[in-house]
Amino acid sequence: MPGYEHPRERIMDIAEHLIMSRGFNRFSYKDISTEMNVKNAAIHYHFPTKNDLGVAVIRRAQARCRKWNAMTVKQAVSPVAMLDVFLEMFTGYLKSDAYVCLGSALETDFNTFSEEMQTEIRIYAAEMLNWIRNLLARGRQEGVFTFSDSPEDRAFLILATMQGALQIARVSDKSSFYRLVDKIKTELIS
Amino acid sequence: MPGYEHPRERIMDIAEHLIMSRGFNRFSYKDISTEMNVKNAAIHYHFPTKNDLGVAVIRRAQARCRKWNAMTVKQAVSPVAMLDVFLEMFTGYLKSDAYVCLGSALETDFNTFSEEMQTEIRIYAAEMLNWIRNLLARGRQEGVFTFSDSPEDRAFLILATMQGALQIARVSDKSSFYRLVDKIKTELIS
DNA sequence: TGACAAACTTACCTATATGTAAGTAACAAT
DNA sequence: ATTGTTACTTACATATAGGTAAGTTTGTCA
Repeated sequence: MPGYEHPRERIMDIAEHLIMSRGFNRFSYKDISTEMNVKNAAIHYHFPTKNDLGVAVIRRAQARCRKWNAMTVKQAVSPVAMLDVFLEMFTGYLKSDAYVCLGSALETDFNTFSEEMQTEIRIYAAEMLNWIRNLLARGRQEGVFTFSDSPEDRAFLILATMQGALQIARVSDKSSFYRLVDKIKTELIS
Repeated sequence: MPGYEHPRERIMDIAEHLIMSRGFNRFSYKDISTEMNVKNAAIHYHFPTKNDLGVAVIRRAQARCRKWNAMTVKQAVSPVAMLDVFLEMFTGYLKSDAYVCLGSALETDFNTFSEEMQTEIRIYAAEMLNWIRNLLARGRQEGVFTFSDSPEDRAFLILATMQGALQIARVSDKSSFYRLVDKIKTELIS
C-alpha cells in the first residue's frame, strides 16, 4: 500500500487550501500531485474529475458546518465561544496565507461551475447562514447578545461583512480587519 | 476602418463584465472576439497580453472612482445622493446578471496575478475606500449622516458588507440583500 | 495617386489542463 | 497460492488558452 495514510482526505485538504488561495479555476491536479510527491493520474484515481473533487470538498465543508450547528443547538458550547470559533476561522485564514474564505472563493466563480457544484455551494451558504443564525438566536435568548433585527438578517449581515472584509484585507490594510472583528463582537455583546 | 466605433473601450466593457460574471481566470480572448464578431487575434491587436487588458480595465475603474471622489469633494452632489450612487452600483450588479463587484472578483484571484496587476488592484481598493471615506466624512460634517466610528473604519465596514452581501446574494436569498441595503442607509441617516 | 495608419484576418505555435487506458507494486484475506 | 483491493505509474489523447507573424482591407490625408 504505497503512499499516504488517508490520501483522499489529504487531497481534499490541499484542494481546499488551493481554492481559498487561487480560486477553483486556477489550480490543477498537478499542483496537488506535486505537493504529494505522486503523479498526476494518482489524483484522478481518487477523484476522477475535478468536478468530483470540488463536490467532495464542498460537501465536507457542509458537514463541518452541520457539526458546529449541532454543537450550538445542543448548547455544548456557549454562544460567545461559538462566535469566537466563527470569527477566528476568518482571522486564521487571513493570518495563515491571505486566504479568502471557501464560500467567497466559490461564489466568485459560481457561474463557471456545473449545476451539481452550484447546488452544493448553495447548500453550503445556507448551512453557514443557518449555523450563525442559530448561534445568534441562542445568544440573545440567553441574554448574552443584543441586536435589533432578526437572527436571519443579522446572520446575513455578519457573514457578508466577514467575507468582504477578508477579501479587502487581502489587498489592503489588515489592521482595519482586526478592528472590524472587534467591533462585531463588542456590538453584539454590549 | 472595419469593425466597431471604439474597439478598445468595447473590449474593456466586455472584459469587465466577464470578470464580474466568471472571474479573470475563466474568460478568454475568444469569449470577447465572439461577442464582437471578430477573430481572436483582433483582441491581441488592442491588448497584446491578457495582463495588459486586465491592467487597462482596472485603471479605468480607478479613474471612475477618482471622478466620483472629485464630485464628492467638490460637493457637486449631496452625500445622500452619492451614497445612493454607491449602493445602486451594487444593486445594479445583482439585478443585471448576478455579477459580483469588480473588486471582489479580482481580490479572490489576487494570488494568481502578476505584480503589476496586484499593484493596480491595491490602488483600486484604496481609491474605493477613499471615495466612501470622503463621502461619509462630508455627510457627517453636513449633519446628514450619523456614525460613531471613524470615516475610515466605517468605509471599510460598508464596502466589506456590500461586497460580501453581493456574493452571498448570488447563491441565496436576494431579499436579504435588499433589506441589508436599506439598513445601511437608514442607520447612516437616522 | 500613393503613402500611412487603424483594424483587422489567416495561419500558426506552444504550454497546460483535464482526462483515459493499461499496467504494476504491496499487502490482506481465504 | 491465488485472488482481490488499494494506490499508484507510464503513456497517451484532446481541448483550449494565450500568443505571434505576416499579410489584408478600409478609409484618410498630403
